[in-house]
Amino acid sequence: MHTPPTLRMTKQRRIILEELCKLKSHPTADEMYHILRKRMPRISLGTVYRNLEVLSESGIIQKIDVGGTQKRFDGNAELHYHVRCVKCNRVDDIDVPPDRAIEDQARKRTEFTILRHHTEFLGLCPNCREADH
Amino acid sequence: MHTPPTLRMTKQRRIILEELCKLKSHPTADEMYHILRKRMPRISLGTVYRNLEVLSESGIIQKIDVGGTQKRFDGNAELHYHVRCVKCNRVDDIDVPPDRAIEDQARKRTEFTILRHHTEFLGLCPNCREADH
DNA sequence: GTGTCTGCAAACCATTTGCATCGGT
DNA sequence: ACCGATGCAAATGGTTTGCAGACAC
Repeated sequence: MHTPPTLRMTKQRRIILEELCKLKSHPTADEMYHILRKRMPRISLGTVYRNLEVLSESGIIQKIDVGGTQKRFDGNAELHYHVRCVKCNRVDDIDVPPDRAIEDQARKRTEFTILRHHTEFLGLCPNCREADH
Repeated sequence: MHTPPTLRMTKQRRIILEELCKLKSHPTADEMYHILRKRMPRISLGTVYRNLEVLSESGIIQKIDVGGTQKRFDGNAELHYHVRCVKCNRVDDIDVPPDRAIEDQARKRTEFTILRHHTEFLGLCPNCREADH
């Protein structure tokens, strides 16, 4: 049997959470790292990765595990959808009401045990639409 | 002004397309590479990546650019949804009718120019549900 | 013949990990 | 004091790229 390890509220963990929740954007781990270094110059990138992982596993934040090469993080753990710019990879929230019922539809059509779903819209952000071709 | 380069139907490109369309699964580039080497022992991983990229850009196949560390490819370029196992990353098609109308909803709620969307269900595949914990 | 494509190997880059030390509880 | 967390640096692993020769058109 396994008791999950107790989470300690270290200074790093607290500040990572604080700074992420302050943002409306959906930063990558590296973007978080640069923001955090302003307050904690000695924080390491490894610590940022480890904490974003742990915090998202405990459901306190959300790992946006959709398209793009870098994962992004969201201080809002509620189910909601995102738009991503296919050019610059900017990710915004989009106020389309999430369809919980679609998970029941899915359960009828697969042998998998469905846990959750996410939807990502793809498009061009205003900036990239301007700076066009 | 730019003329896009003419696509040449090389032996490698043809066979990559052939083998991918044969499959019902959604292989990673590396899985494709191993399959292809049975027919073309000298094909390189770089060629596989380059062709899967080019073919998906021309809309002949689909790059499944959702969660997970490795990208996957789908010989079926039509819009359809997928389920992914959170444990083993197996990806199956799921027969939930795609909701085209949701893109219009999205257009009303964002400044982005919406091009497309995708939805991924997450869950446990039958194998991983058995072999539990 | 021209310009794209290939195989190969090295480069890249996001993320993970080993380890000695630090610090929360 | 115990054991999880940190900083640092090295390792990993998927993907991309530079280049010289090969091949489709």
